[in-house]
Amino acid sequence: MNESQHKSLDFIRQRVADDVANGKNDGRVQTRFPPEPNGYLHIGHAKSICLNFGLAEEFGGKCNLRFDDTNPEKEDNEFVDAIREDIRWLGFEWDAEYFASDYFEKLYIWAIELIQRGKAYVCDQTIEEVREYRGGWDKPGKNSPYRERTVEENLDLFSRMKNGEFKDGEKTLRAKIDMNSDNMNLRDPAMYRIRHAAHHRTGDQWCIYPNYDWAHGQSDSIEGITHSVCTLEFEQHRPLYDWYIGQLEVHHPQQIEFAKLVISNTMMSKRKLTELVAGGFVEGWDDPRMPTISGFRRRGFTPESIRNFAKRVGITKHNSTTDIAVMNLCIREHLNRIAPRVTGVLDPLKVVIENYPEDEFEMRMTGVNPEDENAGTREVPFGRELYIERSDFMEEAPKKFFRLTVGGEVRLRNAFFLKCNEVIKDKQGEIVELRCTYDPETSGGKAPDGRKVKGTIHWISAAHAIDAEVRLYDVMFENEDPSDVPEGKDWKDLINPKALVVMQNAKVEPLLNEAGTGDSFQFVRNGYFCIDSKDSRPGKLVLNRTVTLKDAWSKQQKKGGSPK
RNA sequence: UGCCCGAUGGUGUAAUGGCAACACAUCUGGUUUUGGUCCAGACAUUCUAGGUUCGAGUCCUAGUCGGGUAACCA
Repeated sequence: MNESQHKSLDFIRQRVADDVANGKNDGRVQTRFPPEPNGYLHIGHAKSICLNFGLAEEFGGKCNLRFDDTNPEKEDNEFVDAIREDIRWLGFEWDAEYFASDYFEKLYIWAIELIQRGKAYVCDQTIEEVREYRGGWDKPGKNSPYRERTVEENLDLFSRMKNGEFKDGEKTLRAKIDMNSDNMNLRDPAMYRIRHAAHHRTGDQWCIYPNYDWAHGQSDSIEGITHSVCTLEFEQHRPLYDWYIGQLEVHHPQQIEFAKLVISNTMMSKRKLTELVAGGFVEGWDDPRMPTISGFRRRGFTPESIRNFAKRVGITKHNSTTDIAVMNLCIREHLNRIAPRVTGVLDPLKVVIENYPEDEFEMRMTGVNPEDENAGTREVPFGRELYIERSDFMEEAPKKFFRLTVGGEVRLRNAFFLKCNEVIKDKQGEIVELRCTYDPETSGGKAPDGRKVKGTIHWISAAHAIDAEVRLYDVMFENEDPSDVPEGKDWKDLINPKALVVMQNAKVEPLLNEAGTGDSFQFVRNGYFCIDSKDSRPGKLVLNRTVTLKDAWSKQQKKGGSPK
């Protein structure tokens, strides 16, 4: 009221700020993150997590974790554990942990209350009949023939539903609202259905389970949630949310909807992700190609980068698609600051320096991270036989190729100028070795005679390098919108076959043997890589490429026609 | 076909009735022992038409376009 400084809040934060300022809920802010434990969390959930936990943090409030476990057939404890782990990894801790199933008893009692007040009834219609009676957008609905059962009959029937006297699908409990409502959700929605199925927490205790609408708002209310944030598709559920809570006359949280996250070249549908896992199209939920939090973690993304990403995409009410490049930007930005530089040669080509003595080595000094003065320096061995990147040599090079060519000279990073004299090929014509000479006068990286080289390439001593398997990851779908499937094709046909490329013969520095699971490095000029948390072990290293470096050269190559 | 929601550059967001701002992407140039990083520059009259107002991206009306929505899923 007295302050005129506006901090550019998104519409939800603005609303919460207003509520706090107006003393609504006594200025209290309580949010919740409510996943259904039927799969692993993905990057879209991360957006919601950052919002809900962020709101609590920023307004001095609290955020609960609540598992929305009202559908026993799909849910499992494996998912409960994975969800907890992912939220903590992202850097958030919930105030209290609940399950919708904690409230089954309370919900049951409330349902009886609604029956007693004539606001709910037991219905015997089949799914097909319900659909038919509901009508359509243009057609009014018709009342169910069971709508006017007496309170006594409803009470008796509902209690027998609970006691297991009926089979699945035989009866439902429905709210008695308005079969002519413009909002389909208000045409006598189901509150309970019969499912003789074991629930991951309540076992066989119940055979009737509350539907989402009947469970969610009441759970929010019980927990004293002030702001119940969800995605846009629940917008037309809000009147029902409000109706139930209004009938019960209990604490009334405010539901607010925002647009869910869509990222280009990325499949975000939980159902389809489940299909990828079940069908063996990926290794599992944490396959580094997956947009799951565990997939990103295994791929080498940091919690900071994901939180930063969530901040960048913002919170609005209109559907938009965020370019996958923004994700890459966020992780590069973070790793550039913290990742130690090492040499990794993905596709090695042997170089023999003919004027360097055999069996002799010298140590070369190299910086650990130019972006971090405190990172220090270390030494790497240099000798007669090296490996360089195969793509750093070309026999017939285009004019802007600043790397090694026959007769050409480049700088070996942190070492000497190198000139290629001869190319050795095998019978198939494949280049197997380069015979080169180095200039010992160029130790500082510059030539005393002032001659210049355009390029600097990375290298590793053949005698010291160790082998590693390196997995190169790319977008999982080549189409920007993988849900836009061409006629006659299945969405799984759109999976990018190059989303995973395995380099079996990479050469890396021995110090990687001492690295811990998940540790991140920059392979100079190649990108950011991490030690794979599942398959890597000392002596049998497996590294994942988290993201490439920005690469102006390959971009230019693609643009100006292919070199080869 | 009804109802609900939305619309600002190639993309994502900001501007709270008062000079359309930031970032990504793209393109130029500079620095550089990573074709990385960093630095500098280029890139829009806010879907359309009316209205209110001294003044509208913002408020009102109508239209256009886009999305959501008719599970005993969440």
